[in-house]
Amino acid sequence: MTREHDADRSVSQTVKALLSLRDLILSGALRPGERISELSMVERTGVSRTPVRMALVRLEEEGLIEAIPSGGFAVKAFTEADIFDAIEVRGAMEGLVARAAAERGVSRSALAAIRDCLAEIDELIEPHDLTLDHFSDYVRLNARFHALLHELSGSPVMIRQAERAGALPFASPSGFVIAQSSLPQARTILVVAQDQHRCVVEAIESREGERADAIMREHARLARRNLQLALENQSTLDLVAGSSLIRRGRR
Amino acid sequence: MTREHDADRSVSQTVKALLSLRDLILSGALRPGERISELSMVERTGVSRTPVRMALVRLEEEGLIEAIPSGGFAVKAFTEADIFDAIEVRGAMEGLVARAAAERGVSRSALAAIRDCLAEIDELIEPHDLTLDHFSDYVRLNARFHALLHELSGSPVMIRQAERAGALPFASPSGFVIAQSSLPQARTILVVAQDQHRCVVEAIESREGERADAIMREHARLARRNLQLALENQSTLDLVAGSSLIRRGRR
DNA sequence: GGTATTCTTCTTGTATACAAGACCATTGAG
DNA sequence: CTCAATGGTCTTGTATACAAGAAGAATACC
Repeated sequence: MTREHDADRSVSQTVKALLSLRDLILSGALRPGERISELSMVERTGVSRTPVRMALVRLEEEGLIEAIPSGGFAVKAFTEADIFDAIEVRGAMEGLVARAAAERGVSRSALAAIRDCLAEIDELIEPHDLTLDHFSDYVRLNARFHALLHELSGSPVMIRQAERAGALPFASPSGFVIAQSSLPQARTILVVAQDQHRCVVEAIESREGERADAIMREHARLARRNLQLALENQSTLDLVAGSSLIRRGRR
Repeated sequence: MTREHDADRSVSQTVKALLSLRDLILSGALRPGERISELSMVERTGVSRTPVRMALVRLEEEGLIEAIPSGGFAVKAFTEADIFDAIEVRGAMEGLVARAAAERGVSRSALAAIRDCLAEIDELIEPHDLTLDHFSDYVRLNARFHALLHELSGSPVMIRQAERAGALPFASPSGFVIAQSSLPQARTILVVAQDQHRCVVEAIESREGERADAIMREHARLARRNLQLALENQSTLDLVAGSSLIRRGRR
């Protein structure tokens, strides 16, 4: 493989292109609805057209971009309704995952792992004067918690589908993380969410499938309400992950 | 674009490759676990490596094949547990879709369309001496019913996710279609399923979200039971759509 | 002056060339 | 006879060349 101007030579060109493009879209460098020219992506990513094209196909499957009838791709534009629906989908999937974990039982080691994660989150949100750094750490830990939850199901099919349900960045738990500067009650939100995290783990441990399911659905409803709040506070919108994709107002 | 030995010149090479490969996998021409050589696919499909590669990437996202660490792709092998899980995922997604349709309300035209579909199925399964042809027609109509149901939700995000949930061929409604030669009660199964179809439409019409959700979950449980039956009857296995992908017995 | 048309340019879809790594077999040594 | 090393072949990942189509601009015609 030809490697000339290659910063990180351990990763394939396709992966590099995929990461670059995803970042360009999520960061808002490419506006929703904007057509993605392959050549310009070649310039921006430093890889050739072939891997760029691969990445585009993957991103289309992922749902971040869509094929244009006349050829090529454009950044998908999501409405607020789309975001809320994505959260609901995620809620349904995570409810199913939690139920499966509860009904089928989980290994001691998997349970220990997710309990560790719970403890880490507890520790993180314990102080009352949270900074923006705390929040970005929380996003990471929260994502880990949800990934571990998916794995508790023990079903590759469910894990895959649950992860796909979170493909829309808004559906991800980070969707409801709002900077405390705008919303002083942000920590409270995190505390409530963490409560639900704890409850679902307990429900799984005591084999209460129905309850585990209900908790995760409620968890999604919480995320929905919080995102709604953020969207109403125009000023905080930019702090919501992936907000660059939301086409608001008209249309 | 270079078009020499092109039978159907209206369709792009990539689509042709995608359809060919999917068919090769689902028909069992490529065994589960088997490595897919790009060159051999070039021979079999008559298109060049580039579109073949595109199709491979798409099929990987779709979940029918998986990347090999050392490079290339292999046909994914599914266990029976995978299939059952896929059906459960589909049940959860269709429950959500039905609930959304009920809670949000549907247009008169959409309702008319799905009622038409219901009527067509009624007509098809009315005679008591169903042949194999009836069954394959049923598979088509049934798929249409489920697609129409998804659309009733009115949510592009949910539609997309629901369709993706059926990516595994076993999760599809056709999964429980069993030839009447082996299972004389096959028609009964279809009648029961159709009853559920009718009930969910009624529930949606009368805005009973909870009930619509429950019906679709039960519908999935029915599919699960029927597939179980088919799997127990070794002889009928070959008649289950996509059965070539199921790795049974050992492992 | 406005509209239709043609020409140019750009962009994508496809094919192919090339190089790096993987797999396999053969061969040589212990 | 067994095991390891080495060579060759095959396969994939990447880059690039080429042709068909689309978008846009300039021009000619009404």
